[in-house]
Amino acid sequence: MFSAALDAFSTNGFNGASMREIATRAGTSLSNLYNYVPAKADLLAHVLKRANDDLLAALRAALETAGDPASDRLRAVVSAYVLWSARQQTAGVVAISEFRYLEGSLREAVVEARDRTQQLFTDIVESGVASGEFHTPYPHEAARNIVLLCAALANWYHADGRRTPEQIADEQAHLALAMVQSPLE
Amino acid sequence: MFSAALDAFSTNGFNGASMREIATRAGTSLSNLYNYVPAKADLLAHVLKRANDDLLAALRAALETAGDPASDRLRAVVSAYVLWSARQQTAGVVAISEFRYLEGSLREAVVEARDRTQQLFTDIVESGVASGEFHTPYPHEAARNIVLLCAALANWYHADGRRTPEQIADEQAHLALAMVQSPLE
Amino acid sequence: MFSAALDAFSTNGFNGASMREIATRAGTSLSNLYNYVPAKADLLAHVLKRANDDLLAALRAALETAGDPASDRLRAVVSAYVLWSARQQTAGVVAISEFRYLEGSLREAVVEARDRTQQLFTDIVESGVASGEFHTPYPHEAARNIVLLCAALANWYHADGRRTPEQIADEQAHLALAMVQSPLE
Amino acid sequence: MFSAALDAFSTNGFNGASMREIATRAGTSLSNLYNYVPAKADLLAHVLKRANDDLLAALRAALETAGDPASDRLRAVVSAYVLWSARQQTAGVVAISEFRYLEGSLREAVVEARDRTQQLFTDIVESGVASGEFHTPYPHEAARNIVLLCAALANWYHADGRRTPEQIADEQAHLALAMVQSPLE
DNA sequence: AATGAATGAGAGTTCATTCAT
DNA sequence: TATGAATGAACTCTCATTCAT
Repeated sequence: MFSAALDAFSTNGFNGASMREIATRAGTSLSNLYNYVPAKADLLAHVLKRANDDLLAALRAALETAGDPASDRLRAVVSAYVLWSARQQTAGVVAISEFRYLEGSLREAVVEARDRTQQLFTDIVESGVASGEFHTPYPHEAARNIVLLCAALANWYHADGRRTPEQIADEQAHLALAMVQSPLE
Repeated sequence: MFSAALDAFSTNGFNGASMREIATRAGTSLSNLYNYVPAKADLLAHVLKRANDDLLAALRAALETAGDPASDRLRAVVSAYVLWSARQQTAGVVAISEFRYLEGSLREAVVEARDRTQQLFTDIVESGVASGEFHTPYPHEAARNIVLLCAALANWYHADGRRTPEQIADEQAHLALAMVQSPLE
Repeated sequence: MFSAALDAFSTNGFNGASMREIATRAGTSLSNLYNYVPAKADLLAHVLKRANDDLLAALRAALETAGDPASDRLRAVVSAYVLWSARQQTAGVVAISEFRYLEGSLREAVVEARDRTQQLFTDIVESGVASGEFHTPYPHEAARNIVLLCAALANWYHADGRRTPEQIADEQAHLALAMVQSPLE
Repeated sequence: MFSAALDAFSTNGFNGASMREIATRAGTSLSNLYNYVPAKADLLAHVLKRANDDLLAALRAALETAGDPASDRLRAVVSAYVLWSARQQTAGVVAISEFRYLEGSLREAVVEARDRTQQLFTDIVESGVASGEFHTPYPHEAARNIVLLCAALANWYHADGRRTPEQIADEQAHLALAMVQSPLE
């Protein structure tokens, strides 16, 4: 049911998707949808919250197995984010494009999850600068750029492209390290 | 009338904006809108086409006064794009988010304009690599990333922020040069 | 609901009748109408299909109790058609005037029903000619004329006229027999 | 301009044809239409009046060259009407189907013209009965039937059919004479 | 947990008509 | 005579949501 909503939102956008369409995709009746969710906006909120939590979990898991150096950690989270964007592409697309239609308290919960994700990258970049690994004069901006690029991948990635998600992850990790001015062999 | 549509689309999205709202913003009646535009989709197409053309013109103008080195040219187009995104923020937002709702032949015209913009960046990065100025092993991917970051600025820039558009332009130019692995003093 | 549509179509024509009007006549709301019928065109199709099927059933029933001679059978179907046109006048009017607004596959179903009705008359007239009862040199044309006249009755009949439907049926049967050149006492 | 209206009405019906469409067909602008005609209804009235007058003139002309016997006169007017229906088919179609949308004083003028046409046929049939040429017991009904059949021709005639209008005229004249029970060789 | 019927608001679009020029 | 801009009402149809069962 939530995945039906996710698909519908990713295809037609929040305003372009109808509750009827979502119900049909979910294989149930329109009215039954309202036994699970009080309103359309809650569907979006749930979907976005879940996507962000899932992403955050993936990033944290990647960090746990990463080495100490900031470059290792940055490589790990970038890779993890890229792979997540490729595998959860519809969720990624919706997270990017439909967040703006969230309102009220539902919005705040999602904002918080996003902020935590952003903070995770910022921390890594700043610690790298502090330790002398990275030499960028703009750690905060670089971190934001890196997150934006990882997220944007959901918009342009095609599963049938000629590069695997793993290759793309390597490329993006390299480009991220370049952006923070980490020495590259 | 087109600026009314632009505002409406940027505020509520293509599907969230109504022709009635656009007409009101434009200071005319709903039915009179249809004396100028055959359908809502054409409003979007016109607005997107104009934004892309305007951006492309700004980029080309910046290139004309730039020096020969690829780093100078990259700095010039990144700066120009960032400034455009800050100044034409609503157009930038709509260009990013609502492009997906374009269909048919209207879509193709906009796709072409976007491709030309992208090509402009790709050409610079590749020439920089060829001349030995840039050392990135991923010129194509770096160019895409740079364009994405310039465009994304429209989504997060706040006019009342503590940094001026010019400062942001300098930062982003620096980060772009770092990403293509250009020597930075 | 279908009878509401029938009334509306007969009064104002297909294009002149509005879905709102039909909903009001049916005692429900405009939007609820669309829970039963996907589009206005389907209302017309349903109404026409039903009218034609009903008519065809009446004609066949009349044939079953008719004697063997072609003149008896022709008299029977003309009578039955005339009575049907008088009693189902609104259906008759709509069947004549609004058929032209049917499109696509819905149209074909109705065309088929009409063809069957026509064929029924043609068969009788041709068999009468073959058996020597009728002497018209134009059986096919005569049969079409007869059907047209029976149908047209819905357009001019007035319930408060001075002749009963049964009298009119007798007259029209007589005139039909005259047209096919059957001996009249 | 009136012929543009005629075409539009015959194709889409009175309610289905728009003033814009009529203007376009006439090769002028929508607003200029209103320099010639005060309202859409007047377009219909004019077109119908003209068609009926034209038909009536054709029938009277046919009568002038016809012989004295009622059968000759009936043959003449039926032929003339059939030929008119075939040649002025669109006018004939509109005269049949769209008359119902006429209202008010415009309607009366057209009703009068139609009545005169009907009367012309009734007079002939009744005189034939009086003179002993026709033996129908239902002269009035026969006359109405004949007029209906002549008019209906506009609905089913196809110019590319295998019979010429003249042949059809002969057939219909024969069938009309049969209906009024005139001796046929 | 599930359904079909119902609703009022609103969507995009077209209508016949008018007005200023 | 001719135009393009303008208008308010109406169009078909869809919306998110509710209710009775």
